[in-house]
Amino acid sequence: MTGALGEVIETRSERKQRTRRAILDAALALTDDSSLVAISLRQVAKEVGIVPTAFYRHFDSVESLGLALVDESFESLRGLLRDVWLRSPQFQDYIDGSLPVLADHVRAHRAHYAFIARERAAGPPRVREAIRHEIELITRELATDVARVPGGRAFSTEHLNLLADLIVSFVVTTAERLIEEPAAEARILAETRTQLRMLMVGALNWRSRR
Amino acid sequence: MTGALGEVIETRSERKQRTRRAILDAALALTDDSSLVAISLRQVAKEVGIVPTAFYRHFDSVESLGLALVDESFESLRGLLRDVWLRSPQFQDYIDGSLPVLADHVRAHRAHYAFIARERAAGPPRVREAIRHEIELITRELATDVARVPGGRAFSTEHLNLLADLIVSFVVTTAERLIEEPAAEARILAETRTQLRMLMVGALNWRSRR
DNA sequence: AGTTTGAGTGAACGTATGTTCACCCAAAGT
DNA sequence: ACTTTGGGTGAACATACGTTCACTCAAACT
Repeated sequence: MTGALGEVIETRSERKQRTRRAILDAALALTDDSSLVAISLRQVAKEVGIVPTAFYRHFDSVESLGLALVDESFESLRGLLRDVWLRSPQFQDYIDGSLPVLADHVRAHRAHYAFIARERAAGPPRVREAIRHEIELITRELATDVARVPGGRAFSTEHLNLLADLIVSFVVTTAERLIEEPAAEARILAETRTQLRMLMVGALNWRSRR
Repeated sequence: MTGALGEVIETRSERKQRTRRAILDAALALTDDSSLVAISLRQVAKEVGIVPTAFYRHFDSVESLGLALVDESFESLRGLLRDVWLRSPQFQDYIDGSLPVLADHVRAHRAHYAFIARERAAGPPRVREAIRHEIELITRELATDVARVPGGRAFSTEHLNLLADLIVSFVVTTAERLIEEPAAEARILAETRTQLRMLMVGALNWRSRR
């Protein structure tokens, strides 16, 4: 909508939403080569172009800003899971189909993945815990997905969870690598594909061992 | 050595060494629930009990302090590798023998492992790079170790490196978990043992697939 | 005995931090 | 038309920051 002189008219909540978005983006930009625990409220405010006090209208601390970023980052990540599962009807193609999807997601949501990688290990305690919890949920989702796959029923529930955890933690590692060395994407993907196959060969031969 | 009144006599370099040690320990203590990028030179100095300026007699920045901590942390880690290999003459027992050794090391050098886990993801850029490099070296060592194991020759050099990388990154993940949840050590070790076996079953069945 | 060296001191600097408060003023509600 | 609401302002605070500089004084060297 525009006013009589052509200027953009915003409702109150639209403007608030826009500033909030700007704060989140500024925080993502500032943590890109640092960490939440190392940036200041004032840096964020300066980056956004607001006065420090205005920050409090949106978040009551840098930590709660961090929790909001965890939320939206894992929204991205759930999108990844959805896309992966959608593209891999066959277990055989699961790996080959999934890795490019992972790479696309990491490229498209670079800031979010980098944020999670950093804060997972070094963020404020409550942020770390939130991330740990979200990853746990995703691992559970993956376990039920794998159970539906042909041959997946050979696993006990316990072992299903362990397999899912193995995959998730390795994928987390891969995402971290893609972020650290974006230029080496092709090599990283090729190596990871081989490694996941090693892992899968283990999984598929698991039943005979029990 | 003691003086006439019983007080401890220290040479100049002994005293310097002691203060340096105190600085390193103070930094480890302060980063335990934070990160190098979030602590200040003054905090470290206060923790040690020296005036901020005295810090510069030992390190010229918090970053170079970090590099020194990377060095001594990986000295601990190499000790782990040595102990693991020493205790596992049989490939079969490799996992069962190694995990308790890992747990012992993580417990004994908790601060070092926690430091690496944090700074690997969120430390100052040069510290991150130093850690990445050290992990790469250790992966190479592991690859040559695995090659000497019966059956290890079935792998191409390339695949050996990938397998070693797979193991190392998973062990890094495990160490991080042991640090985050020391109370759950028994459970974590049991789960990891099963997971490493899954991984190993894959590795041992790998040749037949090529 | 006399001199040099070097870890630790203490004051001072300009700057940045989180948080408080009273204030402004346009959109939203009446 | 008038009042309320609420995002954003700007000054002020006490505290913390990295770094400088001239200094002390005991160990080490000559």
